[in-house]
Amino acid sequence: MSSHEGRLRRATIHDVAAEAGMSRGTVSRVMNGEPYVSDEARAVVEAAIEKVGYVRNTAARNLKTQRSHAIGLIVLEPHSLFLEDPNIGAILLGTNAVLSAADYQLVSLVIDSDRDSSRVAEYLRGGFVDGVVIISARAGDPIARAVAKMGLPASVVGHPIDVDGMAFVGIDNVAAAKAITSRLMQTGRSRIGMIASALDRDSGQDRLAGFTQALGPAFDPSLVVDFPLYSYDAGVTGMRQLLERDPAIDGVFAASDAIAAGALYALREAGRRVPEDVGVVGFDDSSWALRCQPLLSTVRQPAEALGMMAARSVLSQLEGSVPSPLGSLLETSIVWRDSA
Amino acid sequence: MSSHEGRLRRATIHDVAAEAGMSRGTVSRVMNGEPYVSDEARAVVEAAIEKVGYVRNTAARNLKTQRSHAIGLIVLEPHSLFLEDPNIGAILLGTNAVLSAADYQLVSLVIDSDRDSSRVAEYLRGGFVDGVVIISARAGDPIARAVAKMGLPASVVGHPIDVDGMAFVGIDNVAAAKAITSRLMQTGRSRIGMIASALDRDSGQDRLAGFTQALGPAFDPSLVVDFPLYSYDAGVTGMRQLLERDPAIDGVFAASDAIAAGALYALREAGRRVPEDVGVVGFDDSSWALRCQPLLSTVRQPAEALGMMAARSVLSQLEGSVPSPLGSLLETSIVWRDSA
DNA sequence: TTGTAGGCGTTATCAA
DNA sequence: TTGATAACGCCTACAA
Repeated sequence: MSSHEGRLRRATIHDVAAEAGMSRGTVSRVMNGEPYVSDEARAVVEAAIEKVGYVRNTAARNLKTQRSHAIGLIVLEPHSLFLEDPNIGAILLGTNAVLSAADYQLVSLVIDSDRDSSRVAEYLRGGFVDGVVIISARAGDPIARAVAKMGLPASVVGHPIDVDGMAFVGIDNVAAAKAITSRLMQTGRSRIGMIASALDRDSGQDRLAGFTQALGPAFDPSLVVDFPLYSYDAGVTGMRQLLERDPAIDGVFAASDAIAAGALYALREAGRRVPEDVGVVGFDDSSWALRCQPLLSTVRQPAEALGMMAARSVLSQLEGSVPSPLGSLLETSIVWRDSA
Repeated sequence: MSSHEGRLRRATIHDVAAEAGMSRGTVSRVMNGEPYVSDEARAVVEAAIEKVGYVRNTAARNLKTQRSHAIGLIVLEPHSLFLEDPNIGAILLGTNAVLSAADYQLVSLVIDSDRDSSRVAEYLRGGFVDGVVIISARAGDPIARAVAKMGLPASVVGHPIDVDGMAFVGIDNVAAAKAITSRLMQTGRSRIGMIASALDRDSGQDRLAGFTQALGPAFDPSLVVDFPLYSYDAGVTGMRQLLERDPAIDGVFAASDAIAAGALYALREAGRRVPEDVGVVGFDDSSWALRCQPLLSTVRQPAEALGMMAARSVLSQLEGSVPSPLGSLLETSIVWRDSA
């Protein structure tokens, strides 16, 4: 059985100074690696720090410097994102890698309700973070607006927000969708449909636009169905609907790999062979793509790179630079496998 | 001593007090919802707060109170976890839900390198969080040890850690594995194997132990293969090995759904029918289970509930209570579908 | 019920 | 190169 020991008092700069026989100012200078400290003094102070086990009190430092050395990663709608979105993990890793190298602490803030939303806003105002990376915000996102209003350095991963001057980094969904649809057309399909999704977000809208552009005159609105979420179920239902609308359909562009996987299921259920009878392509190159039978042809998103770019953007804004150009779009690539 | 600058400055309690014509003490009392404030004064102060747009400076408050009203969620090994583990998202949501209701801010801290590890430790010492929830730590986890050493209220999701007095909440892997193996036996199988995994973690060890116990005298060590990761690939390879060792195998317990999905693939590849020729069961009831063909029979983990319990534990430790019993194991259930 | 004032632990501005 | 000494913005005894 364990006895509960109270927390011991933390050593302060005071203690270090006393131990070293120096002033608090000198100790502070050593802690921050500032010049104008003699090698001798530095050594003595460092030994004292070690001896008393000193760690700087960040609250005090923050109060004085008005900085926190932490960057927030704001994730909205975790219910769909955290559990379904295959890219968020990679984005997070990329962001963390850059921040870590610059000695910044990444703190992820999840917004799962209105209550969360306002508390996060207060958290941000509280000076807990020096900047933020916002993932996958919608066009009218209130937290992005709040961030802009308080002048916090920020960068959005996903798409330009309708907030003045906010940096962003994303992919060109229109071009990517257009490219893979064209590739699908080249396999000789004549009736190509799309299972669209998340049309309330820019990514969803853009993928649909790219699809439409690629098809040109061959575009048939009756061959497009759409669902709110990028989910497997949407793929199953959507494919069934498409088959019903036109049994002769021979190509499908799914707005995400999860959707494509669902479509594959519905196709098998209907006795269609892939890719012989129907060609299917997805979007994301997530783990879904390799779990499918047949393996999915899809668009690869540079998710980790997106996270890294966003982090770099925030860091440079912290240095005082104004983002220019405001945003950048990273290259996607097509991964052609067996489903089309 | 008040100066009027043209530059924008954050409002302080001072400003509110001046605006309201009251003392800073009264303003503070209103901010913290303390008693002994007249309704009249409260109204005036609240109006003033609104008018000057005051938000409390958290760094100052933390410095004074030594509290942050934030709880850290420490996630280790994100490369395997964030991208593969199906439960982490749900745990996070559960934790956040409880904390949010108690007006605590959840901050997720990712540890992706040794550098991260030490920086997170410093972050924790900096008083940024009042407590932590640690996900999926291994037995000898250094961050858990560091947390214990600094006396921070903590709770581990997954398994008891070998650190004195650290609370935990998990599932009974032994009992769950035993239960689903027994269920599989009841379908009349005589040669049952297991694709084990992560034997360096308790969860992996326990699932194997449960399997062994269920089989009793029927247990055959040659029908157990194991792999380091709970991955799809492990399932494919493992199943192939099992088929080679004994072509007459007619039942398989996979240590995770991802593994089971891989096993399904290898089985199809070898021309075996599931569940007719071979019965397969998994573990987790993750999204994999519904992506398989046939749908997977598996063990459901109450992941969201785990997160909630852990959060409650930390919160009550914050109130001063000593966790007793130290840990608790939540009930799992069997979800029986088509794969066995 | 309200006001006053002394720190919390740092960093930064001066002098020395 | 080092040492004293103000703040930073808030909470909280204690006094009124």
